[in-house]
Amino acid sequence: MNSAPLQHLSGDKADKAKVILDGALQVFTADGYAAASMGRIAAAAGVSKPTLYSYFQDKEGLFVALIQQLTHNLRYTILHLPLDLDPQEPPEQILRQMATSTLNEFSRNASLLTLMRLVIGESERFPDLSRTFVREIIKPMVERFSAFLATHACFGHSDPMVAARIFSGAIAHYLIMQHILHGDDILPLERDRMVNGLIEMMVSYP
Amino acid sequence: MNSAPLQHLSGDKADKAKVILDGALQVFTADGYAAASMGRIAAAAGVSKPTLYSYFQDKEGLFVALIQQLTHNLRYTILHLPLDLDPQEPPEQILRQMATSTLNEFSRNASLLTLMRLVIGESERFPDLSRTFVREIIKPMVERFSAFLATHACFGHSDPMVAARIFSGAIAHYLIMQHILHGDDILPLERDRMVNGLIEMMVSYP
DNA sequence: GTCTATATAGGGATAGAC
DNA sequence: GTCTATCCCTATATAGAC
Repeated sequence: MNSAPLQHLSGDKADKAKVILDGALQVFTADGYAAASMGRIAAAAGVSKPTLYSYFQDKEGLFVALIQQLTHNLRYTILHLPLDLDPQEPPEQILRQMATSTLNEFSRNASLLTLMRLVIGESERFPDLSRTFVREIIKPMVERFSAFLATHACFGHSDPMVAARIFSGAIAHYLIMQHILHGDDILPLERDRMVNGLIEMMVSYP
Repeated sequence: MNSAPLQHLSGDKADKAKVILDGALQVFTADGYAAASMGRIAAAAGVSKPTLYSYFQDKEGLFVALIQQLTHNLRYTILHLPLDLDPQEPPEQILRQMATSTLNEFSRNASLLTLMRLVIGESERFPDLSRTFVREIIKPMVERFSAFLATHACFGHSDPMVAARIFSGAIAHYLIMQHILHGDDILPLERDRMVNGLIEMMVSYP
């Protein structure tokens, strides 16, 4: 449970913890939790196994620390994503940019999709990690969409919270189908076509 | 690769294969692929390990056979689901029943959510299984929705295929958030409230 | 045909050297 | 503080008995 090194430490220690987490990311990403071995993580990080255990209590502690770090980073990325939007644009255009930015970021940064896959795949073994994911990532993202939809009358949803969940659900489902489940060839769908249809549906009275 | 017993066999053989698959379902469901052990599967099925290996080539073969069977069953369930709909109802009501039936079936039958979790979680190790899932489950489901939306002008979507993906994406995302990621307490949302918002959004000109 | 018993390998975790 | 070497356990897969 208690996997120490998130406070400030002397530079070398923090660096080595980061090196270990980078190795852990590679191996857990490729193999999943159970099939990953501490030996391969050590090799990927360029340290020995006892060093792993001096920084993290055990395999579970290392995995939890990694997922929490990825969740934290993703939260930061998501919440700071649409800062470059132009508030002068019509709301419909801003929503389009939100969808496009989100899809671009997830497609560009593979580790975000990796996190989704790991969290879903390990949701029975690590239910608290999945709850953290919902609380830190999904909830703020949906609430941001909901607030935006609620403050712009042109969307005219009687229930902006539900509209926001449909909006983010469509984006997440698209990413899972095309990129995680390798459905690109079986169920092809261009990103822009998807976004066009989504915006059209969000605007109630065109 | 070649894990034989899907053809017709003498009754006992087919029965024992089914018993083994039932045990495999329990263990793979609880532990995931890598952490599951053939010993526990044998125990859950009430047979010995060599019997497992006489019916399935190895652990991979058993897992692939299990997922393919679950996929097949789920396809059957999904495609025969809305047979009890009343074609006299207005299209909006039929769509509501489609959403409600799908949500009910997935909530009632836990093995369907289990399949989604396993397929997503093992999508890197077994990419072909995830493609099969998309081809056999997602594609026909989306195409059914799309055909329904296209043939009822009241929905008025310029791109029914995209509308169908948003529709099924919203449902899938709801199930993943509430049931797989245990987000019920963090992001509560009643089923009927979700369905109401979804139908409202699918109908273009209310 | 099915089970007991086992060969063989690999992983988690640690004791002790440097 | 980090590594080498090792302990102990569990897992996959199979040989041989019944």
